[in-house]
Amino acid sequence: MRLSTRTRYGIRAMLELAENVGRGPLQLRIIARRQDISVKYLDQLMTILKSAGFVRSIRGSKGGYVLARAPEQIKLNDVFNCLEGPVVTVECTENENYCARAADCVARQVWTQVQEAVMAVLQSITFQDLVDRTKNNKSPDYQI
Amino acid sequence: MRLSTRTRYGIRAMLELAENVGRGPLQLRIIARRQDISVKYLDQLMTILKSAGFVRSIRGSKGGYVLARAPEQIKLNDVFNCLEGPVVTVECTENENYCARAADCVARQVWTQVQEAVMAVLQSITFQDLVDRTKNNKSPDYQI
DNA sequence: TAATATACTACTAATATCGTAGGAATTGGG
DNA sequence: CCCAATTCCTACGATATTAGTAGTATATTA
Ligand code: FES
Ligand code: FES
Repeated sequence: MRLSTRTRYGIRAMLELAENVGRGPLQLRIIARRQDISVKYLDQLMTILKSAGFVRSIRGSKGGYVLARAPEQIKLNDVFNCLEGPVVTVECTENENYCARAADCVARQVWTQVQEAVMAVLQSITFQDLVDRTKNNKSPDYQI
Repeated sequence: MRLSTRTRYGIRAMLELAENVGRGPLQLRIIARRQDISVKYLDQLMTILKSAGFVRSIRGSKGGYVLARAPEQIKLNDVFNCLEGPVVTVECTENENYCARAADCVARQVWTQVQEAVMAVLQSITFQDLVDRTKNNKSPDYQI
């Protein structure tokens, strides 16, 4: 149950874009440098995020990436699902027919519980929330 | 974030032992047949569970495995940890020094939240709970 | 001693992860 | 028009992990 770098990098890249909203396109090169990720690898991740409709790209000079939707409309769960795949994949939670006695199986119930707990957290957080959290972290003056 | 068969099989094997408490040792062969797992593979899993102190083994004829502790004293979280490794491993949640700006990083905060959610579920369930659930599933007469 | 179990070690096929590499296509600016 | 910057696309490879298989040694009971 370890997260892939794909997911971790992808979400951090999305966060960079969320923080850059309103300032035009952000280049791979910049994101990669700020987040310490290989440009070429990030390149591939952005392709995934693009085809999933989370980001838009502007080609050519002065191009880059922007979020396709407002940061408050993108839940972490969506992006997670896109990069990491369905949360906690145990075949039988998705497909009743996978195991013979799925209806009674308590193990399956447990994995469903875990799955729902993870999804609840990720669904409750948007990228705007993360941007706000970052601001709070960076300006402790505003805290009591 | 997909569970390994190691974890899934291991927990199901532990559940078999929990259901067998008080009836002497249970053989690999039996567990493997009931849970549809390769005997030899299960063999290795039991070695892990044994060295972690969750089960005891009785060698030789009429031997087998028993739980090392009472089912109500073994939390799912313990066994999970032993088989799957630390819940949601993102290095920086464990090791502050892994990422440079770990203190401020909101991504890290998210993974910590997810981690805690999973652990909360797994820590709230013991093998005795699972045994009870199984009974309820198998005798719906007792339900209102 | 024979049958039944666990214990231990080694090997393997398949798959996924985490990149690296190179070049094609597109765009903006001089 | 040309150049630099940038995304787009495809292929490759090294490494690690997973999910077993296989064979043999050791212990126990009857
Ligand atoms: S239903 Fe799939 S493990 Fe029980
Ligand atoms: S601290 Fe590790 S990803 Fe931010």
